[in-house]
Amino acid sequence: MIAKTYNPKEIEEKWYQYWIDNQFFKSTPDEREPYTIVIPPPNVTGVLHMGHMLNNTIQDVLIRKARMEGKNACWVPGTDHASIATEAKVVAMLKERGINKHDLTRDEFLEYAWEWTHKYGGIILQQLRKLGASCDWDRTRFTLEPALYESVIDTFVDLYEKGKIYRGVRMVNWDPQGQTAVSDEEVITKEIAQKLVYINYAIAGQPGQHITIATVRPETIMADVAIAVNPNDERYRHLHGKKAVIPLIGREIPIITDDYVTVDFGTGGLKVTPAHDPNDYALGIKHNLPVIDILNDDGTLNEKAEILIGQDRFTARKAIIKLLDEAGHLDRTEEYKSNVGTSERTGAVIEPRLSLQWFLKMDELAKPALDAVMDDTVQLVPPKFRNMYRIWMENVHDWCISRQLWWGQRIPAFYLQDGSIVVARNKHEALEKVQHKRLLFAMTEADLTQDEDVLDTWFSSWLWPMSVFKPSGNPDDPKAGPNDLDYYYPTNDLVTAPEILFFWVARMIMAGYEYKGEAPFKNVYLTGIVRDKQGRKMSKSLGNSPDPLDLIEQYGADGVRTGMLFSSPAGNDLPFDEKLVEQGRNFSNKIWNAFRLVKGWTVSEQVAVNRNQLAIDWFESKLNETLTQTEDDFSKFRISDALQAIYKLIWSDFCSQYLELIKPAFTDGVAQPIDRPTYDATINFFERLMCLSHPFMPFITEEIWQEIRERQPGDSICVSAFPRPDTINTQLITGFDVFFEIVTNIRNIRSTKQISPKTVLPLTVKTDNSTRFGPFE
RNA sequence: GGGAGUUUAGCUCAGCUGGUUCAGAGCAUCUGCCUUACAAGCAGAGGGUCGGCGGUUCGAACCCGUCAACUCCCACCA
Repeated sequence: MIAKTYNPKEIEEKWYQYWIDNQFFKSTPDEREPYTIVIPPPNVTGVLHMGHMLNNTIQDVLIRKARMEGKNACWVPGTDHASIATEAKVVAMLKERGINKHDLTRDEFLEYAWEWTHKYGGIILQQLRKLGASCDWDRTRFTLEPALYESVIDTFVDLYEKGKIYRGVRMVNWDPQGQTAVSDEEVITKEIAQKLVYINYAIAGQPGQHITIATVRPETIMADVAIAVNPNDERYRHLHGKKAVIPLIGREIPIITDDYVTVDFGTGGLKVTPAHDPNDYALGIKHNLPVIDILNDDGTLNEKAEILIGQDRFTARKAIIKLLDEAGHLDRTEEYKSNVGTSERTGAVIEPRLSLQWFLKMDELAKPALDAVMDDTVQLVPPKFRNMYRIWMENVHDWCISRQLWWGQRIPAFYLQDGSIVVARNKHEALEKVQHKRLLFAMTEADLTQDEDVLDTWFSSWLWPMSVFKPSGNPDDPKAGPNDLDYYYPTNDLVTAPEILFFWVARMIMAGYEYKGEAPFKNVYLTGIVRDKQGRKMSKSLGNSPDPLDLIEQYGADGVRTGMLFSSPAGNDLPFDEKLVEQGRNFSNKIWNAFRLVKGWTVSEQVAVNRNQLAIDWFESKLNETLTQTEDDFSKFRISDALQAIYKLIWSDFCSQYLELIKPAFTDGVAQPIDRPTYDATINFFERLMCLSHPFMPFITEEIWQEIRERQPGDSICVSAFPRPDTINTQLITGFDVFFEIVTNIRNIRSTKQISPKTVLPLTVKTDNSTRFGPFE
């Protein structure tokens, strides 16, 4: 018996448990064609936000539809260890407990990190179940679990042996807060108002003379090694070959000439500080200048600065302006807006810094990944992202893959006491290599020291579509079978945010070609960013994001899902409004009530109302029309359009028109029975409509599908057949359009309250070209 | 500074290769209804020089040029 009022909460828990119990989401290789999606793994310590909701709803729609189409649908869930983000959280947690990270050993720290991971990890996956996500949960993977850790190490060793990984001193983006290097892609440039400080440098041996230099970083003057001017700049010609004196510390530095210096910017003079600026570093190499690094890892000044030692770089900046002023070296300051790099993870201002890091050569890896997208082997949806992708891939830089953190895969490089490097899967293999290749048989494992750094998180994520199909090595928890990679790879569709197109998508394609010879997926559906009504990105710090679980509580998972999809074409931002979710809930309610109506009818075997046949034929065509439409929409990933078509079909065509036409009348307060053929046809329509809607609204459609006919235990709409389009009688459809219009006109002309289409029936139909309907026989 | 995209009803967006779905949908608004499935609803109605200007064409929301506004990406100018 169906409840009078629609209560999503009751049916959600019931059916999700039922699906799990019956293992409908489970997938193992068989004869069927696979349809595979790997989840973009959320951060293990993350909490569900609106972006996840949109993203995972789309994936669930795709996977549920494929499952109903008889494909072997496999949606692999999992989480990412997110090294810098998680480590930052653990450090903060330790701080609260009064523990300083640096007082811990690596192993002690990792113990805390794992404790944290076990406590909070997987919360987000639990939340996805509330949304109805039909993942194969037995396959849940974690980027730092042993099998995946191993893949990462193997990949590192392999790429090293291929000569694609090297170690070198480079300018890297240093995050003084996270105290690690970050890749170029993790740096976000922000426009920040700064002070452009004009400083007078005295000329050595030329009393009274000086050269004025403009800089936004006066605290780095102690690291200056030269002053550069343009060789053609007449103003400074007399200074060529002279020396300038750094204010406050009095060190003499040469004045050099280089075309790089712009004559008409600032004063035309440039302080050269190789340790703290990438351009200056290049200039320093060109002119064979020394490097003086005055900063510590945490962004404070070190003893090489000679003054202001121990002060933070920003405190020192303020202090030095005062000191310069007092010493008479300050010419003036100007307000100035400039772009400053900040860390994506910690928000700290990035310090360009010279350091020894591991790099991956990208040029050869990028080539096939670029081609794949350009020739549509991998299709980006929408295609507008292709251009962006191309430009990035053509200008790709080597990837800094080492991070000065503990939470992550530790770089499998081992150092001998003489400083030479051996790369091997573990210490044991490293020793073997040393002994056999270098004939150093006296060497023991104790003589080898492993690199302290870990690998960039993306260096594990880029293997995700392959590594999730690797057996776990644990017989009690197999997760994947030995043939799974061959069966499921390449996957079909990837659904993710455009922000990580380069971080992740491009690199997965690279890894795919490098290790499997083909791309890891065929289509990449790029979702938009969920924004609030004012167009701001939803974020925790702004506090403008509703809690998705509250929304589900209030409107039901089906309502939230449809609400999110109502207005989110691929690649377009989704301006989120709770009204959309309300509309989704109202839609569920409408379906619920329509079902109550139909279920309330009594069926008469005797009475046959022939005119209903016309309505049946009409709706059959209407249904097929929409099925054709949605099929096309799905093939183009126009998920939103498909949903809207279904919404209209159910609300307007089925409820407002069809049901009103065939609805039995009341006589003397008693409902008339409905004839058997009409009833059967209606039940059949309803069932097909539920199947069509199921990918979008899994819970309510299951509830109704179970009630609409006798079902056996273990039956479920989620494994029933997705409706296929059949022939459309366009004549009938246009005829009915005319008919409905006539009915409306009659209503308007008579301004009568109660003229329903039903009251103007029966209608006549001529099947020739002059089809006519309505009361005008 | 370089590049890409967007601009259609109050809002969010469709509108395919120029012409019989070319000016559309949903929401919102307004009017009338608590009518025996549903007020989380029903029945209607109003709303747009398709960003501006110019061009191509028999014909332009659609193609071309140009200007404007907004968004995003990339970039080392101190």
